[in-house]
Amino acid sequence: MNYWLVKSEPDCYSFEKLAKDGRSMWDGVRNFQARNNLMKMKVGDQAFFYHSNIGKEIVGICEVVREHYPDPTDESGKFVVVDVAHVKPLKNPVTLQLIKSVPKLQNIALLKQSRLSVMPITNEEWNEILSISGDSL
DNA sequence: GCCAACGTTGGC
DNA sequence: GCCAACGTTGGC
Repeated sequence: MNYWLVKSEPDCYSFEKLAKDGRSMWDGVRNFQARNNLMKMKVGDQAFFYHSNIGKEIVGICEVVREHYPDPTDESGKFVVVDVAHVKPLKNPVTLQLIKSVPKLQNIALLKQSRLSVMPITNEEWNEILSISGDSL
C-alpha cells in the first residue's frame, strides 16, 4: 500500500464536504506530474487531505476506492480522476508551519514542490505526521 | 494583493 | 529542441 497527499482549496472542495459526501471523484487535475501520481494510486491506498490557501494544514485522511479513469471534465482526454472516500479527520490538524519545523519532514514533497497537488508520501513521513497529530497508528 | 516558483505554450 | 513569454498555484 502506498501513501499520498492530495491538496484542495477548502473553498473549492473541503474535507468537511468529503466527510458529508462520503466519497467523491477527484477531478480537475491539470498537471502531468499530478496526473502521473493519480495513475499510480491503487484501491486501498490512503492519502492525507491538505487544505491549501485557507488553513494550510493537513486535516484528514481519505482512501482510494476507484483507480484512475478519464476525467469527464477534461475535453482534451489527457487527464484522469480517481474516486476517494472519507476515512477520518486527524485528531489535531498538522499545519504547514509545523511541518516546516519538524526535522524528519524536511524532504516532504509538500515543502519541495509547493505547487504539486497530488504527491507521494513515504511511510516515515506518514507515521511522523500521524504521530504529530496525536493519532495512533 | 503581491510575488516567487514552476509548468506550459509557441515561435524560431 | 531550445528558450522566452505567459499563466497558474500557493504562501506570505
